[in-house]
Amino acid sequence: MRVSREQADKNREHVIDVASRLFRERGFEGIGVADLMKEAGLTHGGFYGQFKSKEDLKIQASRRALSRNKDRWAKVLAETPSEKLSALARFYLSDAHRDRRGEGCALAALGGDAPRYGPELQAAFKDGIEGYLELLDGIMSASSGEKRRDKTIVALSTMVGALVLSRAVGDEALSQKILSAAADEIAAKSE
Amino acid sequence: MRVSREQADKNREHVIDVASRLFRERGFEGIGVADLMKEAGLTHGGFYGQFKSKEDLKIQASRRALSRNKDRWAKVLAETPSEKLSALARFYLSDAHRDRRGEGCALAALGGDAPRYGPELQAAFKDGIEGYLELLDGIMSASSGEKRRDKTIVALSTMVGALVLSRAVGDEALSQKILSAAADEIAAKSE
DNA sequence: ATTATCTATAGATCTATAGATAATGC
DNA sequence: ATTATCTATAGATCTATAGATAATGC
Repeated sequence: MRVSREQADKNREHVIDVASRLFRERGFEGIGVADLMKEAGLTHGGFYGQFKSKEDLKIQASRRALSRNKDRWAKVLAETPSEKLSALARFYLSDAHRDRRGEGCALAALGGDAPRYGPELQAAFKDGIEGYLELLDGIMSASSGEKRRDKTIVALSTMVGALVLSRAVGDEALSQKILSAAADEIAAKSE
Repeated sequence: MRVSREQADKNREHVIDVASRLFRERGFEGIGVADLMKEAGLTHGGFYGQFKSKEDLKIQASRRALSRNKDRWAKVLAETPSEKLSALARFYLSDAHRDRRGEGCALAALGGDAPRYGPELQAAFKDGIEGYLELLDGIMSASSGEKRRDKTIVALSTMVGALVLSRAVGDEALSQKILSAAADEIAAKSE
C-alpha cells in the first residue's frame, strides 16, 4: 500500500493536474473528492493526507491551471516572429480553445466563480491575471508604461469576455461570430 | 395552508426573483432548494408543485435576471441624452455593480457556468446576449450593419470580461484599475 | 518506526417524492 | 372537489475522519 516518498509526491502532483482539468470542465462544485481521487487512480480516504481540505485543492489546482496557461502563452509568443498580439488573440479565441475547457484558460472557465470563495483562492487568480498582464506588456506598443498597462488590461478583458460568451451561447453561428469579432479587433489594434 | 391562485402565482414569481439573486451571489450549486424556498418564505416541499426540477428554476431564474438587466440598460440609455455608450460603460463598470453580484449582470455572474448545463439554460443565455447586443446596436455608430454588430460584440465582451476580472482579483487597487481601463477604452471609442 | 494509502463510516446536506392538511373555487 | 402548501422522509451524495494495512526508510 505505502509508496515511496518520491511516488507520493508524484501522486499529489497528479491529483492537482487532474483537479485542474476537472474543475475547469465541471466547476469547483461539479465534482466531489471521491470522484476526483478515482480519476487520479487513488482512493477517497487518501486525499486528506495530501490536502488540508477540498478548498485547499481548489487553490492549488487554480494556481496550476493559471501557471500552465501562462507557459502556453509564452510558447505561442516565442514561436511567433511578428504580430505576436494578433497571433495570441487567434490562439486564445480559437474553436479548439472554446471547445476544450478542461485544458483552457482558467480565467474564462473559473474566473466567474472565484469571488464566491475565500481570499486565498482570489489571490491565486490575482497572481494569474498579473502574470498574463506582464506577458502582454512585453508585446504591446504604447507611448508610456501607464498607457501600455491600460491597453493590456483591455486586451485581456476582451479575450476573456469573448471566450466566456462564446461558450455560454450554445449556438455555433453566434459563438463563431463572437470569437472572430474579438480576434479581429485585437489584431487590428496590434498593427 | 392553501392560498388563492393569484397568490400562488405571486409566490412562484417571488421564488424566481429570490433564486435569480441567490444564484448570482452563490452560484447554481451554491444554494439548495430548501434554503432557496426558506429565503422566499415558503417550505421545501412546495417547490416541486411550482417547478419541474432545480434545473428548471436555474433556467427561469437566468432568464429573469437577464431580462431585468436588459431593462436596466434600457433605462440608463433612456435617461442619458448623449454619449450613451460611454454612460452605459461607466454604469456597467462601476464599483457598485462589481460589489453587488446578486443584482448585477447575469452574464458576468453566471456566464462562465452556463456551458456546464443543458441546452435550455444555454438558450436562456443566448437570448440574453442577443438582447444586450440589440440594445448596443441602437447606439453604436458604424459604416455598415455588419461592422456595427462586430463593434457591439467587442464592447460587450470587454465589459463582461473586465467585470469578471475585477471581481476575481480580490485586490481593490487592481480591481479599480481594470474597471477604469475598460470604461475609458469604451468611452474613447464612442467619440 | 514511520507513513502513504486503504477500507469503512460518521454526520451533514441535497434533490425529489409521498401523503396530510386546509383554504379556495366551482 | 380541487389544489397550494405543509411535514416527513427516502435515497443519494458530499466532506472529513478513524483506524487498519503494508511498504518504505532509518
